[in-house]
Amino acid sequence: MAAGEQITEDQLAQISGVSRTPVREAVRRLEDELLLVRSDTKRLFVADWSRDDIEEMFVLRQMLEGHAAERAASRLSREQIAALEAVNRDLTAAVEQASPDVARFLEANRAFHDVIIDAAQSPRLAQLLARLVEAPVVLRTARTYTREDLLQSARDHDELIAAFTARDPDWARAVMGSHLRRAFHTFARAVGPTKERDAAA
Amino acid sequence: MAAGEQITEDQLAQISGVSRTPVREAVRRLEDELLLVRSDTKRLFVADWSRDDIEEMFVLRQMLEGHAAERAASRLSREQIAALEAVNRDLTAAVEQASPDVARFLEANRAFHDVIIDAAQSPRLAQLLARLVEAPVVLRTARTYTREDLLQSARDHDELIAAFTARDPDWARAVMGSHLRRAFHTFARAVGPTKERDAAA
DNA sequence: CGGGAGCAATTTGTATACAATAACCCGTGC
DNA sequence: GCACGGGTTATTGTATACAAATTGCTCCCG
Repeated sequence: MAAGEQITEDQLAQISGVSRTPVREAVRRLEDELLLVRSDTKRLFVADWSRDDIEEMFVLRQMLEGHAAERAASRLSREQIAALEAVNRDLTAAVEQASPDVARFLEANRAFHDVIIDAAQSPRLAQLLARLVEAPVVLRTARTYTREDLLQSARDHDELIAAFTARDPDWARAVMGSHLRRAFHTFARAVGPTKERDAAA
Repeated sequence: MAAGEQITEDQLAQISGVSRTPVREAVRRLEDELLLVRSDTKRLFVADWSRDDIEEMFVLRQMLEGHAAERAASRLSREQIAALEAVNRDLTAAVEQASPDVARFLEANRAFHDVIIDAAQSPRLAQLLARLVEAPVVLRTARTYTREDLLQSARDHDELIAAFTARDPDWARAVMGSHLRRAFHTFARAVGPTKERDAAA
């Protein structure tokens, strides 16, 4: 639905075919994720994310996920590193095809990052990142990826695995940082110059 | 209530004198803050924070609030800096008395940090920090402060103001970092050695 | 023609009742 | 004596009804 549009709990309830009670809980989550915002007096609107909003999200994610990579470097088990390798093989296969399978890429990508966050062994960090990495935003970002962007992601993951294998926290953090920062610039390039607000629906 | 104890929504509703509907929303927030946790199958328990849990909270807070201070350094208005000075004068007064007024210290301290977070102009950052800085934990931490600890906090704030006045982001971040890291060690000293779990009620 | 008071309609907040699911107790068979 | 079901109780999840609050419209008055 359109950014900035007002929406009522009742409408969402009818759309989803459930009563307002569970809708209210879902709305609370979407408010936490800043996908819905409440007007001055409790009325509900769909959020309008500017380019700057998305950059800020990437900056925070870089900070937190970099920290996760740093912690994971000294905590990942051999099995977890093997899992990362397996997942990234799948991700690479999804991308190396003539026409990349973006859905499969996204699923593998999420799995990859989940292993790292899990290995960081910090429930609070995991929780903050869950709030930050919103599916709709990631999805829109991924749509703007070219095949070369996707391949570069796969290579970043390979280097992350190398950093983990070497048990080098600084290396891991640095790779994660450039990985995410590049993702932001890929997105920014697609969205266009800084001044314009993002009007995607 | 005791850590680890089971609690039901019904009990909380009776205690607060409202129905389960608003209680459920409040419980959701407390779950977000990890003050309540759900068992494997949705049953509700009051969380049991270990010393490591609290350290992790401080580490994350240091990272995020350091970032906030860095951004604030180049964004704070003259009025906001003046507000920080006023708030810290009040904080200092509350602490310099023979018997420090801890409640007043806490309120001034919160106001001080709120100005900085507000000046950072990042709604997402503000939201993450709100989830992180839990009143009960801060309260328990503050109880362990000696008069000298409180005075050191006031001096930290003074140095932060100096960093802001100089418009030096790196300085601001560094001061904020040591400010929060010291707070953690003050807490850790009071709680005791690392190995023990925190059993406060 | 403009401004404001008051009423109607919309929207969110809360209470209550009921449905679904999980834990617990107890007896039975081996 | 112990594992396994069956049924009862406890607890969470959802629907519905109603209360409170906010908006916006309308109509009256200057």
